[in-house]
Amino acid sequence: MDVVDFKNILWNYTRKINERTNNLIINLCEHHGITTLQGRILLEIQQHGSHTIGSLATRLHIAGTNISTMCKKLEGKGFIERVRDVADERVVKVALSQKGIRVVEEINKELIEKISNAIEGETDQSLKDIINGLKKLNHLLGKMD
Amino acid sequence: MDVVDFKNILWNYTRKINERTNNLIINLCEHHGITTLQGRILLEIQQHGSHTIGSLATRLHIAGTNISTMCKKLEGKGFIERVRDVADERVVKVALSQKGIRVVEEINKELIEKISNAIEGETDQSLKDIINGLKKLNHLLGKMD
DNA sequence: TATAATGTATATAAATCATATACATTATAA
DNA sequence: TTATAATGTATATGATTTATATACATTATA
Repeated sequence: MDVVDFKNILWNYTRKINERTNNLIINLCEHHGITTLQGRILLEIQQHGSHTIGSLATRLHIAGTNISTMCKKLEGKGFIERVRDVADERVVKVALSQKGIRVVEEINKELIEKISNAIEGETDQSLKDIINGLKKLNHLLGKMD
Repeated sequence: MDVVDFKNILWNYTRKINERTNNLIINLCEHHGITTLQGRILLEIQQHGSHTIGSLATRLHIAGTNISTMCKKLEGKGFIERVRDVADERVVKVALSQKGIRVVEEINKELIEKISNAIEGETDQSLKDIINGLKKLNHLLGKMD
């Protein structure tokens, strides 16, 4: 396959997919009065169980200084709870509050419902094709750094 | 396939791919002293041949008012030329300057080179799998709006 | 114990994006 | 033809995200 063709096809699809996933996330989040960054942080805390400011920063590829500010804000909004680690008082542990747990659950539920509706009628092979393609693309991109 | 599993795998891969493509673009652009938005505008003008402020805004899903400001800036930097349409004086046509053409060509060349190196050793089928997966995913996302 | 490293906080600035408003030009309706 | 609406762009302003510099307390190391 011609490299230029491959590049163009790749460029166009990733652009469109980017737009659509971003819109999806924006809608889900603003539906609950939070921004996408705030949503990403809440989802990451839920997935990982608990986090520190630093581990969140590493995971999300965002400067710890900004995560610190955002978590203060999320605490102010009542979505998370911040607690100093007793073993190492430099560390701040963050966890979802009841309100935070509820929001993440609802966002997840809505996302699953949307995906459920979308894959209605799709074959199992089709879904595997998608995952397989993404896996290979991710691997390819890993070689470009 | 289980919907929740599919959602999680999808979420993780698209997140990683997003990060990696973004980093790729950021590097290519800042290597030429422009931001990603500026790069997107220049690449879009080149691909489309020519554009107006409005058509650029529609294509990039960015408010025309912001494209207007960015194009003024890109004109100031010498990357594009802005000309009032004689047939309809409300319209501003934008085109790449010689400097703009050069930058886009270099960015494209670097991108193609990176992709060339990355797909070295990959089978043709593997590339087709990637495109096929992206195509199906894009179609799926289209059903979620 | 002095110094370095670590983790977080605060302040500030740039980039992107959204919104409100204004204005000239063009299209439409009466 | 004239009044009104629609269109395309410009300007200003604010919010969000991201980057950077600095500071400070705590912990680790020489």
